[in-house]
Amino acid sequence: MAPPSGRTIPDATVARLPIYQRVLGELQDRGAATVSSEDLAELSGVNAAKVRKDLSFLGSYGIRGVGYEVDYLLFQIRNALGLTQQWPVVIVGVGNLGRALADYAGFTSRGFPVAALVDDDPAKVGTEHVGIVIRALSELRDVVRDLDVAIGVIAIPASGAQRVADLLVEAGVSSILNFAPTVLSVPDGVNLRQVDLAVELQILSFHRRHRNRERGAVDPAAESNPRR
Amino acid sequence: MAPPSGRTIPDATVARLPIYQRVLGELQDRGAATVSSEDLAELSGVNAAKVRKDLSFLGSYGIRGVGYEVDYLLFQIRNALGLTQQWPVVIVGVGNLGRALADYAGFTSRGFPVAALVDDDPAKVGTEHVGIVIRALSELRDVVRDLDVAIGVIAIPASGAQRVADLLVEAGVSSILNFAPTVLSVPDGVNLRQVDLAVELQILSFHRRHRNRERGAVDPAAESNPRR
DNA sequence: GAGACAATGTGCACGTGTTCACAAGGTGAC
DNA sequence: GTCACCTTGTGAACACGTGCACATTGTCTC
Repeated sequence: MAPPSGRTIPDATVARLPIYQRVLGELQDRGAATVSSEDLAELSGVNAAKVRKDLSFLGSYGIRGVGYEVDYLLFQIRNALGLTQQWPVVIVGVGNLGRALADYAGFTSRGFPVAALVDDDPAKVGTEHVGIVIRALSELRDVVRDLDVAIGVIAIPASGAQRVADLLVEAGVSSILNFAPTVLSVPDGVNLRQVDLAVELQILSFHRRHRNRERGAVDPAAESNPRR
Repeated sequence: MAPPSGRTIPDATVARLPIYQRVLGELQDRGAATVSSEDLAELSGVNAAKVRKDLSFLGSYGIRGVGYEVDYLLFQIRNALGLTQQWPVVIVGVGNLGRALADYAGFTSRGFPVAALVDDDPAKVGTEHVGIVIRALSELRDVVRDLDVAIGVIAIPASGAQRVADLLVEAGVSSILNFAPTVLSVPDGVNLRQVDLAVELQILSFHRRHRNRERGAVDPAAESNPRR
């Protein structure tokens, strides 16, 4: 019987599936044959009921009284995430962040090989990084076509990000991961995700402040800015 | 009158405040005196009603019929986020990612100066990166105390992440930003945020697959894995 | 083959987040 | 001073996400 392939999987669940996948991979390496929702929850840092509900969106792949078969569940999650094939990635911007991303083993090991590096600095074009020749931004279209690139990663300063996004879309890339701290607009049908490293720190800062306040600490940032 | 300093600000709002802050900063640089919720929404990539509701949690800082004063609103957001002071950061792990983060201008410019770099590789300890001497992991406690470090950033492989997290907590750091792809456990009172770069790509992969499916494309990853 | 046991799958209630629509309130022209 | 106009702030309805509690259904022992 074909799997139900859960018609619609909630966004919140989709965001957790990669975590389960990673944990299941570790369990598989350790030789575990099955895992209960409780153990999987513990290892993933979530609630057991949530794990069961999440997995139920993929189909009924558990065995009551036993748990989930690690191999089978892993396959189903990979399938749901579309990770049964590799998705070559192009990284635009070979600065510090671009290089770090290119070197990051986690991309390749999870099915996202870095197929190409692109930069608009003539001094960098033609040089190699981790065995990949850096191409010019003007060659983007050819790079995407020839290497069958599916995903573009933007790792340049904010000022040039929209232009690069436009070029990526024009070149045929339909998924973009943007590290530049700016809001991008892309046409319908193009999938965009945003990672802003400083935002994370700012959220931490908020919680730190709030925690202190709860404990009755004196607020060092008192109102002192006149209005007008 | 003292600002109400919104008793409780929803998490979803907190996550958007840094975006508003960034956009308002750009408006300020451009010399804008006021901004309407509609314009701010457009620039931030969100809905205007959401902007107004978000800002209302901070207090009533808008002027009906006019909009929000850029300077004043910016101050209030910074205040709410606890960004009226600097929060020195220590980066643990001076590999590619650690270096990229250390070089990232966005950290310092938004109030999170990189005060220290730490690594456990003896070959790196004592060398400099962007003018900061790399210290040994064993010196972490001193580094945190002497430089008044508030936030620890973990930029090492998953295998050592929990140990480093423990060391950071022990050293007195109460906020941790973890880039290692693993679930960390920290005591109550310690704030932890997780950024997994590969997870973002996997979410993109899901949406790509789902989009194709909607359009009636044939699923290349058909059921072919026998159960057992 | 029957019964004890174990863990899934899910109905339900609750909390959080989003969006609409509009009253309230401020501005500026005349 | 009055009036037309503009934009905020928010009540209310709806959508989404979470977690409990338990019936269901499978396994394993004897």
